[in-house]
Amino acid sequence: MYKDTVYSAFNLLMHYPPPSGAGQHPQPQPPLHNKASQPAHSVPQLSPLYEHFSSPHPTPAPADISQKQVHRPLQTPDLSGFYSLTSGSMGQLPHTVSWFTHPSLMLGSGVPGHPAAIPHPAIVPPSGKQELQPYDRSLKTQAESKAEKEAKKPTIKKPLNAFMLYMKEMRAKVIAECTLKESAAINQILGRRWHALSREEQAKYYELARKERQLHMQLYPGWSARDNYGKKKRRSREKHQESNTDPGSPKKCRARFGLNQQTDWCGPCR
DNA sequence: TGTCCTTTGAAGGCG
DNA sequence: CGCCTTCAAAGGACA
Repeated sequence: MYKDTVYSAFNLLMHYPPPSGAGQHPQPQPPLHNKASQPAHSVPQLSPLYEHFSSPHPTPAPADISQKQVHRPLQTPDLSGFYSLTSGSMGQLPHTVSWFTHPSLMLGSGVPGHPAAIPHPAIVPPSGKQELQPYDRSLKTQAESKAEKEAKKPTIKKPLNAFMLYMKEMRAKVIAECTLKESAAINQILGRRWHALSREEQAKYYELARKERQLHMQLYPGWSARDNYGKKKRRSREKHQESNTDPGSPKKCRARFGLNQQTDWCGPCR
């Protein structure tokens, strides 16, 4: 609710123009599951880091260039160019999915030049809840909030992968169609639908996810997925492993049958 | 109140 | 290199 409002505000504030032709003419998508063949995107006026990403000559996968960067302040000086550029890819997707609909893509310190700094939704308190907003905090004393800040170190969430982006977009549709609310059941449906998508359709989400990872790396150069390990309390190892042997999961079943994890649908689990 | 379920993909660690 | 584990989202179910 609040997030949607903020994202809409961002859309209005950023009023990013699509890069020339990007919205109207989706770029040809690379063959899926082949990072090396992903197209190098021409991204002028970006930070050196992103220029490295987009260099047409070396084409490392994002993971290859995730060398630990020197920590920089969270507030990236000026990413407006980046946003206006990368948002161009959004022309390939319904605008319900945009950089601004995903928390980890929000600016850390608010819109540059905007008086009301909006916190980066990728940064959440350890509770995982993001709902406590500035006007709520104003009810507390400064000393209290200061102590709270120090006690609770914020968590930077992982960037969403392609399937997560797809889920985020399609969840509401599935809920409406199937009148389901339970996420586990919805996710099963979404998993099947994901596999039913064409390569071209999936490629849009892979490309979005790739850009999201790049932006995440630029916003949080020193961040590692490992940072969030152990922050969720999980079931005992034994039980977890037991569930991993469950042949009912398409992913696990594909692994068992030696099928391509991303392209081959596991027949027995259909 | 906190964890589990359920999905796919990314990333890190280990042998 | 391949395998395993964890975590991203989501919200109902359950302890």
